[in-house]
Amino acid sequence: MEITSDRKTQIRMAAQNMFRSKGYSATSVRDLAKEVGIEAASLYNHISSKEDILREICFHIADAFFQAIEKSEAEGGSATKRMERAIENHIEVIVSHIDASSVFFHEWKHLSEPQLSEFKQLRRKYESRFIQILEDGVHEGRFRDMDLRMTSFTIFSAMNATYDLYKPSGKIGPKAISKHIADIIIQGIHQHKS
Amino acid sequence: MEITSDRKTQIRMAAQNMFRSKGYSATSVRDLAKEVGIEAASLYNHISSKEDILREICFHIADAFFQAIEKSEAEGGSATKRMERAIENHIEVIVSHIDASSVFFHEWKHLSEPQLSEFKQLRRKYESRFIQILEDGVHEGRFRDMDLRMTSFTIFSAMNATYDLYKPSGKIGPKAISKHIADIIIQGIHQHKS
DNA sequence: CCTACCGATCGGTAGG
DNA sequence: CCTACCGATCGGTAGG
Repeated sequence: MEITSDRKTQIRMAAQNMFRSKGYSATSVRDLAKEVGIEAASLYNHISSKEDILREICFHIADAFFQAIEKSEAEGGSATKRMERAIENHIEVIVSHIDASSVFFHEWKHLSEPQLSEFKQLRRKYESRFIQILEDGVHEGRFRDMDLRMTSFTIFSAMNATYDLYKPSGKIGPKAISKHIADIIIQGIHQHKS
Repeated sequence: MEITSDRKTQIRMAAQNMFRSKGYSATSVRDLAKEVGIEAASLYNHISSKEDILREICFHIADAFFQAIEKSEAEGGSATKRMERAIENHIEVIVSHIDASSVFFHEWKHLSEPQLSEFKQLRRKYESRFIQILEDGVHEGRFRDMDLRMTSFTIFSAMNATYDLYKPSGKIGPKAISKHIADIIIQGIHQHKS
């Protein structure tokens, strides 16, 4: 019945939670060790450095986002349909890794090179997938012809705040959140029939 | 005292910039002093603590947001018109205090009590002003009848990412940003004529 | 996984 | 605004 007694996993879970609530810099390895129930020095049998944990968290979530967009596009369909799925799957990733995604969004800047550049590059690549769908939508005459970089930015902003809106114990489920946000965004970017 | 208040401003500007780029916890008072060009101990002739600076930054921006919403509502008009102005003025605050507003959004959690609670309360009050406009819009039959807390959340998310999109040296001006975001949001929440 | 410990740095104070 | 300095804590290592 143990969710996981694997120490490494346990450390990562604690780190995700503390990095989110206190921030990476304000979380000491001693805080972390205490939460796990061992001495600080013992952490180093499982990790090589504090930043190592941050790196794992950030790149693991990056992976999940890429899998999500692959899945969104795999089924094909109109740009509208693909954008709806992209939003839904993106939010699904956030909701199912609620602490880790918050760390992904706010603590990545504490990565050092070369991981920092690699991280930024992955993010740009991911954003370009959304911009591509927007372009398709404009060409199909479904979406308004706007500054697509700004539009994708607006979409990401709305989606990424989910980690702040969703409470695992709350009444609002992940599907309700993604549907609500997708609703506003899709209607917001759609071409009017006139 | 001229020198003192000059220095104080200089310290605050440096703090806004460094708290934004490195985060509050990762910025030491020695980093700050170096940037200002004095010794760390000398900072304490102008500030009473590191957190003191953070407190000033956060509450100063809170003030600016309240002035913005007052101004938005003062002219009256339809809910649509007032929401457009609220979005525009909110983004205007972010753009004209670009570093400080980023600190406001991400570093407030390092405030200690009772300032922490006071800060959260101010934020809730500010959000309720937006929700009120949304309610008016629904009653006027202009806005769709949705979960307004979630809708206001989506609006804030889209607006607050401006600090990441706007570069003082870039080609995109503040007006272009606020117009773009307001555009998508207003169309996104509007009631369809059917 | 522990005890014992490292040098570096932290926010801040005393006294001039 | 400085020099000199405080105790506390930092990330991490040695050795068992």
